[in-house]
Amino acid sequence: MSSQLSQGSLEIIMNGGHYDKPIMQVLGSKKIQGSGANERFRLLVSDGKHSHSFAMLATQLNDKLITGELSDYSVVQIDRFVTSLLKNTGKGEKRVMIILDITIIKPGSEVGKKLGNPQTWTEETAASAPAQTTMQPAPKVAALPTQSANQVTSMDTSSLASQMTHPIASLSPYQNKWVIKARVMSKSPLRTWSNAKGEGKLFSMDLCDESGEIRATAFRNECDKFFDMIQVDKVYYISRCQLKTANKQFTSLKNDYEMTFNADTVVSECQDDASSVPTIKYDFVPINEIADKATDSLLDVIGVCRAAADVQELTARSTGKLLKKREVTVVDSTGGAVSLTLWGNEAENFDGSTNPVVAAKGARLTEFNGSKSLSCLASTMIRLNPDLPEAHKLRGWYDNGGDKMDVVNISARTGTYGGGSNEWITFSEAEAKQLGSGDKGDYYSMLGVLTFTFTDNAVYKACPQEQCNKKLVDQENGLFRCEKCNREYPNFKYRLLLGANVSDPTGDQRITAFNESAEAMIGKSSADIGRMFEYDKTGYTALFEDIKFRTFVFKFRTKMETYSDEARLKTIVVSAQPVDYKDGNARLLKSIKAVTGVEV
DNA sequence: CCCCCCCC
Repeated sequence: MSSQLSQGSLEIIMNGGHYDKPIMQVLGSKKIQGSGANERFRLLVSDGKHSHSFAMLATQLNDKLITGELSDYSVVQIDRFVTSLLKNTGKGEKRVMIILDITIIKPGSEVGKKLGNPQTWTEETAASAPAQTTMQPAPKVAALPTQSANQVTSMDTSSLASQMTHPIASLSPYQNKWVIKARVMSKSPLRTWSNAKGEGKLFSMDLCDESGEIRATAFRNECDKFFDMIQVDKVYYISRCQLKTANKQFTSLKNDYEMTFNADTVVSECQDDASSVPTIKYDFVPINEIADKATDSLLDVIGVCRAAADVQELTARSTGKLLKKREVTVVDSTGGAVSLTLWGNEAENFDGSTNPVVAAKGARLTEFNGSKSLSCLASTMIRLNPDLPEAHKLRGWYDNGGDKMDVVNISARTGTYGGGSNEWITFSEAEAKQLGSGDKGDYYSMLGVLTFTFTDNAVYKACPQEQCNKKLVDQENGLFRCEKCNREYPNFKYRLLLGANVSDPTGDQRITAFNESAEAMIGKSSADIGRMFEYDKTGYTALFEDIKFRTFVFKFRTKMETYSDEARLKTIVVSAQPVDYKDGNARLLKSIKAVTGVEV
């Protein structure tokens, strides 16, 4: 019975030797860390002669355990593995085996029992064998079979390359003597920061090898030292970094840790054959499953670009920065479609005319008024027509009728949730939907009447800087001071900030209209209104009397805010347009029909 | 030590 197992292979492997594709039995598994996509499992395996529990499953194989495919008593062939000697474990050195590829020869349900009578393999068992160290000189390594790509086989003069490397999956903060051989999947631009704690610069890179992936960040001095050297797609030997727990909010990489370069960090480019180090690792989510994922999570997705909108320019509300975006709709053979938003240069340079396959790693799932879409972050990797099996499959599918498939677009904005669509709702409906209670604020459109305007401070002298609209302090000496820019100006620009009440048949709402929307409502430029405020008070007052009781199609952004312990809705006019009564009547007829069921 | 990543 136990003869089908590779008896004695465990002993060889645990002593640092190699055994080609050993056949073992799984006797148990245990989760040792993490959760969700980042959990890691330890296996108890037996070769019929010995058993040991220092085998770890590379995270990309987790599914086999979770789905039950890799059940206890399964007989498996370990197609690919690496071993790593852990130090500082409290009990001296300990070798772990990381399983990279596995074939299930016989499922546990068919085997149903432990094969043979394996004895627990201990470090004492190992003591009888020649001692192995973590840092093996090249000749010794070269003497081993080269099944594992993580072993350097050539006689390299570089001191780093002459050592045995460690799989990324084995790195942890509890162990600092390691060298990894990793490919750079992506590299961020150099960025500076400045906050209460200080300022500095940094860049980060995402690294991978056969066993896993990890993010590394370099700060300040290390930026100067390594930024130019690190190039995407190249393979490097890296050692001596600090390891710390990764914040999952900012990375989709499957690793519980991330690395920080420090003064001791050594990086050298791998000059020999690195073709076995993978280029990039994806965990693609089928498009029809994206909507089930948590908002704000980072996902990998691949699809064919079915449509690409034009580049849109907009100004970021929070920073005043000018932004460029392009929405690309991607589809896959699941019949799902999702919008992927590209930013900046990526948005400008994108060409969707040839319907390229788009692969994104680490795109953020965002929700806007009930529909979900993906948005690229600075750390998102986008590749067009990548040389991946999934991409070739999609190409074939799309070019052979897939383009004509009916799709469900999870980013479609019509219908579902009154607010975000073009649908008009009432104040009482907005209240019933509790619009404004979320973190991000909600948008809705409605037909409303302007019933009152607060005219006293509707116009103010604002900072003349392009993106700064801060109210200036009159220094009474011909100069105006901007507290935000921290400087004085001889000039200013007029801007509007109009408080008003809007009513509809169901209620009323205090609203605020900033410059552009207030100009649209009044029908005059802020410069003209400012001049009237200074030199023609009667005309100024008349402007606001004129617009009182006028009806507009308003688009509002509303959000609950707290002022001195009191929560109230802050509702801002995104746009105010005159009513197109033909459209208004069509909407009215439609809602009459919806309410009464009568064709009108 | 960053962690901002935008808009409808």
